[in-house]
Amino acid sequence: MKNAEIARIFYEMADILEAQGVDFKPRAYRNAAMSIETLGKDIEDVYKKGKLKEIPGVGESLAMKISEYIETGKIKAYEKLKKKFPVDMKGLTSVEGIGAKTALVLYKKLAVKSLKDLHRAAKNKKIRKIKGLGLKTERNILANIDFAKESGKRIPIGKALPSAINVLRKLEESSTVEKAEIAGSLRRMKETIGDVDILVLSKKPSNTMDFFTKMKTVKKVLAKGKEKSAVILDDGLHVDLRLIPKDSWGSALMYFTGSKEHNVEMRKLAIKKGMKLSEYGLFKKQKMVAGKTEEEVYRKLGLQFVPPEIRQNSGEMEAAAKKKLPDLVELKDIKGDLQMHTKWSDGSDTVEDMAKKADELGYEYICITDHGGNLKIANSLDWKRVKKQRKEIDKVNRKSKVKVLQGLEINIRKDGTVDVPELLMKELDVVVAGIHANFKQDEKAMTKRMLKVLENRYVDIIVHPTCRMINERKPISFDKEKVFQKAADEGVVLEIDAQPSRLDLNDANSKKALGYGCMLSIDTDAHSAETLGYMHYGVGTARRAWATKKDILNCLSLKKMMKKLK
DNA sequence: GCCGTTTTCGGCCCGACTGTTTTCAGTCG
Repeated sequence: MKNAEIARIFYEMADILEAQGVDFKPRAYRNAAMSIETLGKDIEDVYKKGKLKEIPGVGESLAMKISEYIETGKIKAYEKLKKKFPVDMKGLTSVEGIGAKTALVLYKKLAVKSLKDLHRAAKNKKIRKIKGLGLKTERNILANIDFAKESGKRIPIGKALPSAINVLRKLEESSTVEKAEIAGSLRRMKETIGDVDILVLSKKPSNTMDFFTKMKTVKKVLAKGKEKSAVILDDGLHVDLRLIPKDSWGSALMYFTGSKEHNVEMRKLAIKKGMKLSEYGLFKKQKMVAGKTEEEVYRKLGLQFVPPEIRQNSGEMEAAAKKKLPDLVELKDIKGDLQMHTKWSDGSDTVEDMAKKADELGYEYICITDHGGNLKIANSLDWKRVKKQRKEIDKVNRKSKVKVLQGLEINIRKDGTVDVPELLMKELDVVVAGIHANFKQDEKAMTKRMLKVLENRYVDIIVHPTCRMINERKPISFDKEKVFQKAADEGVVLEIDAQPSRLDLNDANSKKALGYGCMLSIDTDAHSAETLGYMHYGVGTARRAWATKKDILNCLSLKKMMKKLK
């Protein structure tokens, strides 16, 4: 797919145009780049159908440029810009404090083209001599260049959320705090987080700031002010605390929750309706008309309340205006968990432990899916041990309120066959299959492999379908269209693995799968009773994908769920 | 360069902060 390449070129053209002081075009290029990035369709197909101009933000001129790229592999206007300013814009502007304009000044005056050049220029004390820049800028550059290399690493939500909640609880216990809430991408349940934003309403601002910066878990105080403080915790998490005036609580929460793109659309809508929206409130001719709560702001703009998870400017504004937002799945809708491991294979607790915890969570059923087959993963069960385990499960079922089902997590071989005989699969309540080796097959082979396993009449659920590990392993590549369509046709359920290191399918792929009519299940893949509690991460991902409870297999009662399975 | 419940022209999100100025441009979120 050429989507990413074309988007990158447009982003870069935007930077160069902006550096030259061109008005408005940069925004147009960026808008188009973002649409293309998140298109969900192969841009070459769109081109072939002659529908480039239907992409939001793409008009006459950009459609020509896209066509040119697809036909010839390059864009003349881009080559021309690049020749004039052969600068690594993306690299240079990744340094905090350097934008397109500064990058261009540095190129013109000091021939800085790359981060390396920039580092050298700063070390040689050249920056301070440039008009418009100065000593502080030079020092900033030196300080931020190293930081730029180290940062950019976003923290997985599984680490950020518990830590942030811990801070939130402490704040709530403090006598000076009336209200505290997590905002930012964490509230939107994004899979990785840059830093955490916490908003507070305080009776005694200076005491609250003292309390915050002196918490035991604070490693370093980055800034301490009247309205905003920033710290780094022992675990490396960067947390910002902001004091919010009572009357602006809702508009501030909305502003700091983002996403940025959602906020921009909200402000545009406000203007269209003769108002103005900022973090301080919604105003009509200087007069505040809303701001205390988010609900109020959305209502005054004629919108349904938009849940944080889908504030991504990917259709939620239009749906909210038509009052047609989906009723997103909630944690309380979950009636069971269909993937987990016990001591029988590589888990750390017993069947009974899992059932007990599931009862605490209010579930109706769980399915034990220890590893099966002959692959050498983690103490896989053979037929004999499956039968022994069944006896133990029966025993637990005699006294457990939660119905315990027996399944196996089996392996999808290189050719799409599975490594467990049909007669054994037939005896199980649920069969879940996943890829555990040969991740690097090319797209064609991998697609074939997936299509083949989807035809297997005993396979109910494909677990962690893309096998990605956040920040660690890239997803396997297969043709999403073909595979999702096939899964829908065959009635095979695709999983959102709720392990915060996986979240697989991710939000975008889940949304795509739903578009093809697939059913999803949200399972924890727990290897201990405790981690059955990871369900909310999966639910967050499903919500980001606009999933309702009708889309989720394990929101069904036991009876209906079993009927849905192959 | 795009776009339209301000529709083929004239707009295009908002406010804070920083470092450089001497009233503001650039950058960021």
